[in-house]
Amino acid sequence: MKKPATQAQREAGKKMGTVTKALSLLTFFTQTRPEIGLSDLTRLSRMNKATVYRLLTELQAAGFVEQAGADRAYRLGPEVLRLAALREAAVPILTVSRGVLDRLGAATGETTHVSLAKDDMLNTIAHAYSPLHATRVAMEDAEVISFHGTASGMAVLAFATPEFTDAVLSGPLPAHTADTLTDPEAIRAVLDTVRAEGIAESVGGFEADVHSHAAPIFGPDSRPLGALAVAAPVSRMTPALRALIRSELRRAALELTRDIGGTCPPSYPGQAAA
Amino acid sequence: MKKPATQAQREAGKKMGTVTKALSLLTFFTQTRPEIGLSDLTRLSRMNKATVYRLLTELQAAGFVEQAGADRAYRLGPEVLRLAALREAAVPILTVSRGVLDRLGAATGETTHVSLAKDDMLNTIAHAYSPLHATRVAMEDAEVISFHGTASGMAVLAFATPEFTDAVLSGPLPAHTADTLTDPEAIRAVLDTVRAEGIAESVGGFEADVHSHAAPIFGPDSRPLGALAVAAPVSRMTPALRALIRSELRRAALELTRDIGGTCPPSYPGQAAA
DNA sequence: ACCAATGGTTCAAATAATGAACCAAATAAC
DNA sequence: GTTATTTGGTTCATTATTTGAACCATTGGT
Repeated sequence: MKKPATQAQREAGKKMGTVTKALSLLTFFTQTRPEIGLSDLTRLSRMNKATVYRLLTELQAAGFVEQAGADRAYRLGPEVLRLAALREAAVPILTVSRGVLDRLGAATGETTHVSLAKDDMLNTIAHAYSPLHATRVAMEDAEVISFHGTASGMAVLAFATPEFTDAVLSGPLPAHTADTLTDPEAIRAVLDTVRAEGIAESVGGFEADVHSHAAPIFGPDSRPLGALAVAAPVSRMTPALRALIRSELRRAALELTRDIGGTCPPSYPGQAAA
Repeated sequence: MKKPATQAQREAGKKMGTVTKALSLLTFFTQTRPEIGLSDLTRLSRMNKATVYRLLTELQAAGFVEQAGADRAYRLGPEVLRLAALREAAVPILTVSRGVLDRLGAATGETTHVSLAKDDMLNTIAHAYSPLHATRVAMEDAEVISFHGTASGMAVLAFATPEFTDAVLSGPLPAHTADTLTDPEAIRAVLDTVRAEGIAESVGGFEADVHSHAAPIFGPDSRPLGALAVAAPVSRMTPALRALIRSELRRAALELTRDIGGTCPPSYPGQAAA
């Protein structure tokens, strides 16, 4: 009787309320697709056009989306800025992150970034470049990256609940590059190492020529919220730089966790000593 | 038939869609009330507790709110940061504003801020201090200010549609200080001046001892989105500083409007000459 | 002039939202 | 230390909202 409706619904296999449907529309906006027309959004969401239109109208009235002048395509609205500012006032992740990123970037001379876990992906919310080198790993905020193919993702997975890790590893694991790990068992083996060291490392797993280190950051409930990472060109990596990055990254991640009011779990390396 | 929304509508007893109801819950979070319990939100929203609970659950699933660890109070969630980063990628108001604010602050030596119009209020989304003086006007992001009592608000009202101006002026006009203008006709007279000069000025109208200047910033449709403002202590204001502020502010506001892809309306002073 | 898009609208049918009453647990009051 | 109140959370029959096929009016391409 009931058709498989929206994408999220089919993925989750559950029913979704009207509010969830409306909010799920917002997830179709990405960096590469910042504006979406009614028909496109209808196709993307697999919902009825009238439904999408009504939901968009409500989202628009609330300022979550607005219509770009030229065509009548929709894009995210100014209200999200207001809420983000408010969220920052309550939990200053962005503000704190920027300071930590700048210092970590200065100490290592490489590109740094913070990403937060959301569903089955990570979102980069802030980044910083070091002026030290002319060549650097380029980043964008709001970039979406996978769990299995990145150091940040592995750092989170290593300290996530087993159920979550299982869910991620049982899903599709696309290879971003020739060096991406795609075998669940191989990934689990790496996660054991990450758990032991507290830092994840990835050489060319997401982007070729990028050597990444990442450490998890934890929330008040000791669960990993996301990760702090340093991305360096493979060509520049040396044992000395690697040691520097690992030491600075470990320190910076602990600082970030602390400053946002989080606590590391007992299993995190170095906690017992504290 | 258009469908305006939010608090005003609920108070008026009209119908609002489920999505609007859910999103309206988010409006109860403020700087001074960053966390709200279920019962409190039920009272604030005047909705049924079960309804509020279900809406919150959906908002939580989408990451728009989360529950603080201690009590089970709700606060804004990390998803708003992601959306804000995306919005910034599409319309870089914050990024551009910060640059403009810094330069304007450096040029004038005073506190600068950008506020966006939302319903019947303005929201400060970014601010910058100048290190020049030890005494300065303090600001917070996400601060909410009124239209009628502030230079920023007057700057927007002066170039808003007559209907919008009428709506604001027919609403309650509380006096923030002894110097707040509360008479609609007096306000309209001031708006005429603002329209002629392109800059609004307020001495102690919102906070005593603060002398504010503000210029509107316009969107792609030539409608005012908000305002760029300079706030100086009354005690420091001199004719020379006033002239400096007005000239720098005018330049900075035009720059901001341009950089976010907006266009000034023909009625804006100085447009004909261009 | 046509065709195929687009954004937007309508209305009966089907579904999802609602709200009073109800828990259990935590505070507050006595 | 017992009682009364308030909290977050849950249930389920009633109700009102959402839904979706079909329908416009424009726009742009050929």
